[in-house]
Amino acid sequence: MSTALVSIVMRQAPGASAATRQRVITAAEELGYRPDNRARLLRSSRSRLLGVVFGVEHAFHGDLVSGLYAAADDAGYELALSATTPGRDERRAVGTLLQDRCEALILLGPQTPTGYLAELAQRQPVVVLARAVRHSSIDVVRTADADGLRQAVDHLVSLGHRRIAHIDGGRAPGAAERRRGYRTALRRHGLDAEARIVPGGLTEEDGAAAARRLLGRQPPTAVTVFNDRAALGVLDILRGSGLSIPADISVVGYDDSRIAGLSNVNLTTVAQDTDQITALAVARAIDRIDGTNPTPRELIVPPHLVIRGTSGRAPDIEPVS
Amino acid sequence: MSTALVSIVMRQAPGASAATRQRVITAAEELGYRPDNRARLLRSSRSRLLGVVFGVEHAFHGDLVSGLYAAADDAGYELALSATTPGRDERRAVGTLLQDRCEALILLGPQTPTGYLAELAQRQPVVVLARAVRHSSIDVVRTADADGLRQAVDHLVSLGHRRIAHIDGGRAPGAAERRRGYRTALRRHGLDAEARIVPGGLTEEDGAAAARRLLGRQPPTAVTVFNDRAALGVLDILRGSGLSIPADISVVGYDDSRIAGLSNVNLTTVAQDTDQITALAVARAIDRIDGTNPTPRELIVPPHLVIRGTSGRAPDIEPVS
DNA sequence: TTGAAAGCGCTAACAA
DNA sequence: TTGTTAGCGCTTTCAA
Repeated sequence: MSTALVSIVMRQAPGASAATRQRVITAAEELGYRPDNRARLLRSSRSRLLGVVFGVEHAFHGDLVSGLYAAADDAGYELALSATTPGRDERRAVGTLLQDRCEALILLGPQTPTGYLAELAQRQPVVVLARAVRHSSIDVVRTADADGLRQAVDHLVSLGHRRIAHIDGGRAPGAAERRRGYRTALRRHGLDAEARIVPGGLTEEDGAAAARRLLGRQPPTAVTVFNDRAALGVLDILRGSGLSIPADISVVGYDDSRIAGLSNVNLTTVAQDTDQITALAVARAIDRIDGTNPTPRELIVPPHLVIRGTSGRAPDIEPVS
Repeated sequence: MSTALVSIVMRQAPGASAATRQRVITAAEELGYRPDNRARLLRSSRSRLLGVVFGVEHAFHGDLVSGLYAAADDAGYELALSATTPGRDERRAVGTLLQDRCEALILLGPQTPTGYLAELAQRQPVVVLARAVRHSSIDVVRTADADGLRQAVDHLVSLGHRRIAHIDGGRAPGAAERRRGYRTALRRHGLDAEARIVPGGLTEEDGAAAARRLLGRQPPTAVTVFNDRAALGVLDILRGSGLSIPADISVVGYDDSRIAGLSNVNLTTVAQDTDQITALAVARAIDRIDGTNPTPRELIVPPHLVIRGTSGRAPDIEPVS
């Protein structure tokens, strides 16, 4: 039994009889043999490895990693994960990936300056997710955040709402574009005069604080919120003050996080299409590796509205004049 | 310039003159040369790799991974990360690590049956974190959850509270032990009669629902909650119903999650000592690898109370008789 | 269908 | 201090 033959069987490559195949497999099982990935990668010039840098504290990155695993799997690639933590910066994380001879780098919401990313991109394809980076050598895949808010506003307007407020995300990534999307959408419906943006943030408490402010005078009949977490805070305050949702006021979140789908939250929200983002990211990386489509570009994925129980017809507070 | 010499320089091993060292380093920089990890690992019989399996959806695992990186770094080991996702089970995650020839496996809150873990443990050391597994060949490092609740109750009693309720975590991991810790602590203070356990859960909404129930009749002056997320829901409901915290009612959470520390939440909570858990896990793994301390065991790390703004003196509702 | 032999990029032992 | 040589466990080519 030659090693070459075993190799053929273990790789499920053609060129071995069914009998030998069986023999090898049972023997391997008995011995607890597993091919050594290091040696395999070393020998084959390709590593078929996609390096992924993600932030351990970002829940959303978890969703992206999930999608990346699936997409890479379908394409016959493996993922090498490297996390950034409070004590481990992006350069370190990238460094280990480089040593592992990843054929492309997929960076989730990188914080490093564009210059460094560009430098990296000279050695192997770099695909950036969830951050807008403008550089001629870097691929970007991100959500059309402005469009997400347009969809939310359109939905609310179609339900008869006119006084629609927006609780924003301050300086969080994506907040500016979502704010812009909200403004543009209102304008398109001729509701400029009704636009009301309340400073918010990313957390439940930020949302709660903004909601309290909102209730002060002439509350809106609907509110779009920067993200689901903040929307949760908003819901608690509104309900706590005796309002019924969505009869009295509608609320739309952003992210379609796990929490939004829970039956007792049941939040209407804008879903980032993580499946598509990750599929595109992997496809893009592989295209670049293969040289199929060598010019880097920015791919913008439209989000979609998930309509659940916190949005409904506008109350008849002010009859249409 | 021989390859061996370059190897010596790149590994920072002794046996090269300062001049050559400099020469090699500059040349490497110019060429963008990086040693190939695969080849290095292949050649040296050791991989110095610790395999870590974590769940992409568990925020707490993020904290543990952070700590593991730091601990491994100090010990001169590297981490190989492999995530479980909704579409990628533990066996898959473990499989890739095995192929990478990790010298030990560190599993965060594994769900697989003990039998499978035991099987794994025959090939290399297995250290389980954040789950109680009882098996003679597996190391376990976990928090003394019962003690955490004892500390919380002791703290509240020392502030004069007597009517202390507990909102539990149902069947979540750790919930049973926390419940037990609560009961035992009350008993020790002679407060058995005051014990009141309200069914809760892991989420904000679970906490909120439990809090509403709590307010029904004769509310307690303090409440311990299964985790911080649920505690957040509790806080919102209590505040929403006009109670002032901690003047009217004290709240203690569990986990010391990022959110607990935010200035506008400022939650008193029980902190799992992730630094120590991860340090012990890495130390244990290395001990087993080296054969220094070959008998597997269970290490139980005491949590500690982080006193913030949601706990205070008991209100003078009932003067001490 | 199977086996023999070369070599991936590195490290370790030894020789110069 | 430097260079030479062998070989880690696999894949690949080519010959049997």
